[in-house]
Amino acid sequence: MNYRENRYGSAVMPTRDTRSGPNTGGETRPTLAEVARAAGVSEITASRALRGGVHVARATLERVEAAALALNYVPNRLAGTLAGGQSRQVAVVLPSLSNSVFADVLNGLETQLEQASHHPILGVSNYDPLHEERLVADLLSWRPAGLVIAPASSTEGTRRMLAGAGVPVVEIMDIDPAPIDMAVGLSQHAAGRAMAHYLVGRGYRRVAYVGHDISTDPRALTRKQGLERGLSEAEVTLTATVLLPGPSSVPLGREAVARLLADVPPGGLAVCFSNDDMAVGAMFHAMGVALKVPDDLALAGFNGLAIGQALPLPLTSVESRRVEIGNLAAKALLSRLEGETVARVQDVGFRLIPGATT
Amino acid sequence: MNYRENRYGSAVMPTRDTRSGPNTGGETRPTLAEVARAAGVSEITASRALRGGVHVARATLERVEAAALALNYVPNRLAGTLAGGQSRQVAVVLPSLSNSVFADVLNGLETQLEQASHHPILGVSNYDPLHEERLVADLLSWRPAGLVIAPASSTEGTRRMLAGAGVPVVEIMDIDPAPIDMAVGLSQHAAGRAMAHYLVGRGYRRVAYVGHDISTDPRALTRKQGLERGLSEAEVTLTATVLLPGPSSVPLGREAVARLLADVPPGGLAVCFSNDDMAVGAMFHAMGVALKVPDDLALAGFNGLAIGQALPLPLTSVESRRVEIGNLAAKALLSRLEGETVARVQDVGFRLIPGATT
DNA sequence: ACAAATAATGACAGCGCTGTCAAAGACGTT
DNA sequence: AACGTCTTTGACAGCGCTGTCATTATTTGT
Repeated sequence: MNYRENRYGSAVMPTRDTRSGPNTGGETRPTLAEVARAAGVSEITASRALRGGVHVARATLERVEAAALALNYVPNRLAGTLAGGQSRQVAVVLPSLSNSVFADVLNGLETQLEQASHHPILGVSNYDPLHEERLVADLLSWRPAGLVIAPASSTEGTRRMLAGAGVPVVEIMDIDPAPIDMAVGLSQHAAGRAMAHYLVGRGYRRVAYVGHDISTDPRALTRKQGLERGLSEAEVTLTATVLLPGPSSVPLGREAVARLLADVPPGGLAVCFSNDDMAVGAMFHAMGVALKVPDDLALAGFNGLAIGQALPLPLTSVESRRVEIGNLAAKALLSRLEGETVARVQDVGFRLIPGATT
Repeated sequence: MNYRENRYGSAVMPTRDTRSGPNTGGETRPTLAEVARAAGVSEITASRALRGGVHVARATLERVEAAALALNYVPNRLAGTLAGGQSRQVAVVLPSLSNSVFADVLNGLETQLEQASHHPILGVSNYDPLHEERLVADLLSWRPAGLVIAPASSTEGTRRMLAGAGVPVVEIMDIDPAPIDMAVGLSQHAAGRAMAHYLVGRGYRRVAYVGHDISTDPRALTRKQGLERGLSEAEVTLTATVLLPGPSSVPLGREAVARLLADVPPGGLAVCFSNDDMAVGAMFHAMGVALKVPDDLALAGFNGLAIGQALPLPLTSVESRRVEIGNLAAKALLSRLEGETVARVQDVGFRLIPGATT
């Protein structure tokens, strides 16, 4: 069933058009000079007054503020930054937004940045290294105060740009590779390995891996390697691997596990997923075909998403502190801008969540 | 179980510190003037060459490009914009990022903007009107080429700023209120009403509403009003309403429905949720207490999220075209910047998904 | 071959703001 | 009363780039 405005009616005409809407007009915004004139002071005094009022007499300050208010003055930060101020914009490059993981990170970043009146300029690379490179170049041309990036297997060119950016750079999510400048995250390898140890400890000897297209997601790949490493330490090897193209999602997990089970018999099988949403999809599939979890099929996710924990059977997973990564990355950046000393690598750690699905 | 880097080891020392990292150095970036000098042309010719090369001889163009490459030149768009160019930054104000709905919208926005080499500067209001007002002022001070906002019951001040911004403004998600400039979205009221009609058509006469804190979310409120309106047209009134503080989420829905059922007996009861994730939580609760859906308890969500459709029983919901809203909003903005005529209100419509939960 | 058009280049000023340095006034001290 | 100190204000230049207009080289038409 499809509905449009005109079927279900409302107070608004759907398709009027506008060329000279209210916001196409050419009225020019007031400048600092006009505020200064209105307040009867010099431009620079007005500037100082509006920036916290250091070295400005109380009376003057009030006069300038009143003038600014009356004229509806909005400072032009382009000019301000160009003239010598700190930028107060932070470039943020993420590989994806369809995974709630990065929405969480962005959320954490934005929250902290905003407290310092900074704002993220966003770029999404879709896990494409060349795209990422172009993005970094583009964003850097705005001369941001710093840059935060969750790298998508970056090119040499990207790394060179970041190293020469002249501003603080925070690489987030994984702390295994040596950072260009700073890194905030967790050891993805260790997380994968921890899961392996846990599963082995629970007695599983048949373990399969199911993931979205891992070739472009370096962190998912590292986790898988950690998993295999951990398994190999108990002389277990992966029984099977299923990789499906496209970003991780509930339906994808559902489909992937169906394919897996076409080849591999359940019964004491544990399946590790690249992300919790995939695992939830698998759980739904199991419900659909009346497979008992965990007896017939054990499931383990990654990221500790809310949805996994809200399942009737809480999902075994590894909690990654995504919002905290965003928070810490922003704080690290801001601290460096204040000239403070900041740890080069910050490990937020992770937590293995022993759910009821294993 | 908690793991840190040092427990599970890796190649990186956790806490080295850095003050004069690679990116604190004071090396100054090359300017256009230096590129011009290196290429043996005037500044303005270099400028033209690097911007598409109109009115520049082929040979000159190549020389300038080579020089720029050699010097690792990154243009300074602050200066460029200040000197008269279009900004190529678009302010984006969203009420939340913890709801995947806005991550989707942002995704759509970013995709389209990027195709035109534009970038979003992001602000998140957390549904706080005063916060939103400050954000709009802050973002406008970057002189963006335009602004996209999913309003959080905006203040008069916010509306004034938007109306006087001097750039295109797109209000997204709801098209019921009269737009300041342009609007892209759907009629939230009609969506709620459509759901009411559907439920009535399915024979339900006892309908409850379960939502997150709706007082700050104007669109959820409008949907609820639409629902009530639609029900009233069949002389049905809401049996009960449960509102829980905090953003919508799976666990919250689970808890909310538990509370509802403490007061209201199931059996032919249909529950409408403010969002699909809430409804999924309710579904999980029902599984936990062995309530049969839809016989004992019918569930209807909103937004048509992937998770709802991946449930063993697909969730009845209303599909909102979030990514498309983002896409269209960006396109509308960009078209206006090209001087084209754009529909003042664009209705992306919605689709009622008749699932198996009703 | 010469005027007229076109293509290619450059000089200049200025976008709106802030850092630096200098000056002027207010105040207290000996 | 002369001096130093602190507070408050301003003049000036310049951040790096682009729009405008002017100038010079190159082509075309007849």
